Amino acid sequence: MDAFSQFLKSKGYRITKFRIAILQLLHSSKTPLAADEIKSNLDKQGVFADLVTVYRFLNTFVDVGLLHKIEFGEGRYRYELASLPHHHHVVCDSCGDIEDIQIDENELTKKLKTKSRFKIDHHHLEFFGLCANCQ
Amino acid sequence: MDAFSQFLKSKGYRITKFRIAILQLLHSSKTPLAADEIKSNLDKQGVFADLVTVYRFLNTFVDVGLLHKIEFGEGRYRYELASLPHHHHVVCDSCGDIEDIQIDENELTKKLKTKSRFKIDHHHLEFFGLCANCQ
DNA sequence: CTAGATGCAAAGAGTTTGCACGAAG
DNA sequence: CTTCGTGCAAACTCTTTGCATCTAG
Repeated sequence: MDAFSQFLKSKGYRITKFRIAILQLLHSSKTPLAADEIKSNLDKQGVFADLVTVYRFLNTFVDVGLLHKIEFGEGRYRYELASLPHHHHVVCDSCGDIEDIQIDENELTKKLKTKSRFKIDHHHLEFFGLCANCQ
Repeated sequence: MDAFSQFLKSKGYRITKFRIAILQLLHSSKTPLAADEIKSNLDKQGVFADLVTVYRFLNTFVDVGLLHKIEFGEGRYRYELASLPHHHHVVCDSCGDIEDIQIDENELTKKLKTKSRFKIDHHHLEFFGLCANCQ
């Protein structure tokens, strides 16, 4: 049994072809994917899941912490595996290309504690600009 | 003539009661506002603008750089005056309260240049956690 | 078998567009 | 009076919900 099946089983979720396919897709994608992108990608593989099924999958697994739901000001959400090491994204304003980026944020969060009475739990940080090709 | 009227005039935009009212509202609000919040706030003042008019205002003035369009993962956008000093937001996960926060990001952006071949133009950074009351 | 997963249709929320009327300059 | 702004209706996109059917365990 592969890792995704094991994961589903260990969490008490049923193993279905759609779930395996979506998990594999997210695992192999180098960028976060939107719901409709997931659906059309599965379609190409001959795996025809309803868009609603994709959304239900995404919501369920965001809730249990397997996925991260992110947004880049596009008016829709994108999803990626939460198991990826903590990172942020750089989005090209021209072609939409997305790259991962890792940053040491210790200093940032340290400063925060002194500046706000909020108890900070998490943050959203995305960068926008032009990729190497579009410059 | 007040500052908002002067601004509109200087940019070649017509001065209308809705535009003045929305600009004043955004100016006096300590948090970014969503379109429907702007509408209902104007309603309370007895200024009855169509929601479409609010959206058209917002899009127009985001495009010319007077407003910033921001999002907190709510599935809708919020708007604030771009003339505010550069800052970020801390959002309470419990009550939704929003506070401004200012951070020195020089180090962050310096590091970025060495890490990515993107030419970074701007970024989105928001913090989430619990406010003093909700902790 | 039986609870959980899926498909289909429909509904919701937020936002945009078309077009005719109204008002600012 | 002419152009830009606005209202109303309708459309559009993304996402969620209800309910009947299907299937993994």
